[in-house]
Amino acid sequence: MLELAILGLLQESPMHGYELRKELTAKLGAIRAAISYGSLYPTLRRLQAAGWITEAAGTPASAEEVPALTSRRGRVVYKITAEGKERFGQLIAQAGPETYDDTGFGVHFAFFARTDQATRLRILEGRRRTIEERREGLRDVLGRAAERLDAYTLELQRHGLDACEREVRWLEELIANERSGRAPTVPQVGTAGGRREDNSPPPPGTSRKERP
Amino acid sequence: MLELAILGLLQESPMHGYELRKELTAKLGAIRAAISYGSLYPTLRRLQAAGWITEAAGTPASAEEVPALTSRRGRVVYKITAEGKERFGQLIAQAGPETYDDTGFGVHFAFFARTDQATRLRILEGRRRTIEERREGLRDVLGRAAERLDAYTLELQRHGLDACEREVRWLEELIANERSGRAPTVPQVGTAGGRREDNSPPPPGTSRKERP
DNA sequence: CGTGCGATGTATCGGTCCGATACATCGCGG
DNA sequence: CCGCGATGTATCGGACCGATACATCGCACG
Repeated sequence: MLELAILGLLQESPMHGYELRKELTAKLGAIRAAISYGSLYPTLRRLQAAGWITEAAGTPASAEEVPALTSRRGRVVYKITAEGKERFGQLIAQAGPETYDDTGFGVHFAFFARTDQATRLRILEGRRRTIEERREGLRDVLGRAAERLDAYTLELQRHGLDACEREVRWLEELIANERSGRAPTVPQVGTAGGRREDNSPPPPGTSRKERP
Repeated sequence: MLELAILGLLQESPMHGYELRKELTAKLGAIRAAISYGSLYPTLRRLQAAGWITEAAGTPASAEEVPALTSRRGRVVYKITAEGKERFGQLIAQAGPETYDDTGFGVHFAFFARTDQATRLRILEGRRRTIEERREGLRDVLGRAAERLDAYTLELQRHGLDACEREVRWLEELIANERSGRAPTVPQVGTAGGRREDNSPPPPGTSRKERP
């Protein structure tokens, strides 16, 4: 999951670890608290070893005006490679069971702007299925095993059930929107560098006309 | 977290692994999908090594009428020890940061019937604090960094924000209830075996009169 | 009558991710 | 001038998961 997220973010612009973590937190804040460095750095190493990313010599954004203050060590900037982009394309296109759990779904959804519509639909429907099953499980417990459980546990289940129902409704809306060929509200890609080369079709609706 | 959950469940009645997993799933279904055996069995081993639980020779519930069908191997039944109960008491009473994240809070909440009121209050307020911070983070992103993000990511944040607001309201209610000295609705412990010996005070409200 | 299949049941292995910790630099205010 | 908070990289042990393997039991279907 982290792999996918990193590849996705580096596709927008090269970054170093710290920056990456902040962007990750901003993008996935609704899903998970904050990515730990204990997973981030090893993953970066792994991705580099696999050849999906490389160290970029230059500073991350535009900072050539601060060339060499003392020694310039530390601050390892990573950029995605062509193989990395291909890898991202594979990961983002596949929809398995791990795509439907809370974290997996969240990460995939966060990169829906880079996912083609058919896959988006498959993922949304798979997620809905998953949540519906969870919902049924909770209803079962609340119905059949209610007297075995104390009031607090029951309250927890009720709250969970409520969240499930709400999410199913949310997904229904998204699916309907998706089928009608529109992104949720006002879509925009906003890929920083420009440079759109291989996969990842632009999102539907008002897509390619940035600043009309 | 698993440790706490296992100790809590075994306090109600002795069980073997498979059973434990089912009960765990029923009790924590609103929180996490299903506990993996890959964590359950090693944890059981760890708890046994620590002396918190022991293997019980007898069959789990009431099954003496099926004494020896062939050889009777497999089916390791665990029961909690006195030290285990003490350990559970410690774990359930402490409220740290890990008590406020999604999983930690869920597990603690599921055993609120065995938690004293002061601790319940502390945990609920800590959780509220945590969710409020997450909410503020999401609001920040939706306010300040909105134009940097695509419509899908934004939609994800909105949904997350909504969930936060809803949970804060839920917590407010629970806290108010708690302060007024009542359990959520109709409390009951329902400890199977009876046998209430050391810690874990009975829940407030209609507590000790089971079946009036 | 047997046989195969789904539920019950125990167990391990590799891998992902987290939390704590350590350490070094930079800019700023006191 | 010194400390402190932000920036920044990195490792280690541990918790938990997913896949996998394997063995038994009861029963439904041929």
